[in-house]
Amino acid sequence: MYVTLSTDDQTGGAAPSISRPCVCARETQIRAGNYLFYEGDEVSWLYQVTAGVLRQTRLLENGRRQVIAFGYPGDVVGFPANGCHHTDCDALVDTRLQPYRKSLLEHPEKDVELHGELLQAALGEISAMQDHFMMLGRKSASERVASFLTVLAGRVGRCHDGVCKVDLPMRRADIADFLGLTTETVSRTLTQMRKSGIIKIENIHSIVVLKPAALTSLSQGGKG
Amino acid sequence: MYVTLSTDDQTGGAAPSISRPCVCARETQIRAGNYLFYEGDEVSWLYQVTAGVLRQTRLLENGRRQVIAFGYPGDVVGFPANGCHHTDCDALVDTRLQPYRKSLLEHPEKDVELHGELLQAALGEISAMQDHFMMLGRKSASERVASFLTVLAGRVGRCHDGVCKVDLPMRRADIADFLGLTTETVSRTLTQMRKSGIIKIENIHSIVVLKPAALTSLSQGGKG
DNA sequence: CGACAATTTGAATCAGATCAAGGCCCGTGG
DNA sequence: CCACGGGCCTTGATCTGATTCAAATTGTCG
Repeated sequence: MYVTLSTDDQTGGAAPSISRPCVCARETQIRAGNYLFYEGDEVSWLYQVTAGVLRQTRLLENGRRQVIAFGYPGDVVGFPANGCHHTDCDALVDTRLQPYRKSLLEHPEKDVELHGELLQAALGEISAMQDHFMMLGRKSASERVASFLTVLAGRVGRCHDGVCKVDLPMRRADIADFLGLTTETVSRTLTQMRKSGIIKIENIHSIVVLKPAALTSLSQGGKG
Repeated sequence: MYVTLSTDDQTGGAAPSISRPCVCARETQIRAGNYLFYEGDEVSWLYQVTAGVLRQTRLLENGRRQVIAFGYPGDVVGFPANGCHHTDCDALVDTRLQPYRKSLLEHPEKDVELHGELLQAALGEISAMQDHFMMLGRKSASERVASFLTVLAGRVGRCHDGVCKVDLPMRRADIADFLGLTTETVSRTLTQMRKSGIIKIENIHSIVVLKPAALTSLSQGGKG
């Protein structure tokens, strides 16, 4: 999951699910805190998340970290480059995964339809990442946090009566490393949104969006 | 071209060229300043740059702009998402392009080999963009500019006697919008590098890297 | 309950943005 | 050939949003 807020994308943000499970492998599971793969590992499988949340990270020598993406249901992780994984990937909560052999990507003739769906997932990833550049390069802290919550609410929010409950299984530091901020700034920004009545912080890992429109406005540079 | 400085990537940075020209279309040309496609256009072709430089940009409502990538020889531009282009793309200088039909991507059976090469280009793009995230999210201004020059020197620098001449066909504002900075900051950073003897600014569109090692060190957080 | 980790809050600092000139380059036209 | 004009680019001064450093607080789990 990247923070993409294309104004023309009114699909609600749900990632399309690949229609047909791979014939080769049964759905698998990974426990919270365990790693699915590490940077440098040879790629043998791609995975589509069916339930739970993954975290993909990349480390710089000096300890600086970037959370590249979170993997929510519908997302595909593990696209290879030079045959290798380029991020670490672990599970934030217990997560279920549908594996697809890498060879499906490389040998289209084996299953043209599934190959096409994986390819579409890769192309969608490119587009989403382009949007995310805009955020990292050009948005303020409150715009970033608001964008993040908006996208999350659209993807996995439980909405009724005009409010929208969103779980945040990741730590504040993960959000910060995803948005290019510090934990303190993320925390302050959330506090400010709470004080202005846009969100309610039920507990550290669960917030409620009270004013979705105000949040969207904030995410696009409005005063809130 | 993204700013990717994987420590383990010692290929020198040259993007691999797709081996075989498409049977369907002859190499084409676009003049400096002209647009190859616009955001929202339906994708009919992908293009591999064979000479020249492209610029891919994305605009936010309020005028903020992000340069998504520059297209240097070897790079492939135009990957579709939902059938559409998601950036504007124009030429910074006269540029030659090898077009590939979009259908090559979608119908692997038409030419398995070319399809595979386009797919590899897409996967490489994902990996390169992940590296670029690190830069936009976690690097300082001087690290960004140094990284940019280092990558450019590796890709298209004319090196001899330990120095490396690099053309900068884009304006300072393009570099700024690519790196998530302002033109003033880019300019100041270059001036500082000049004063510390790391680069020479021959003219606005041409710099010489006098101390490549120092530049690399700067790009990774060294004091320079 | 107690201890440690994560989060929040506060104060001070700083990197980069913003605002404002000034200089350079280059094409145009007298 | 040179004066003029308009983009860029550079430089300077100031401002500010976010980071940094430092507690205080809350939450978690044995």
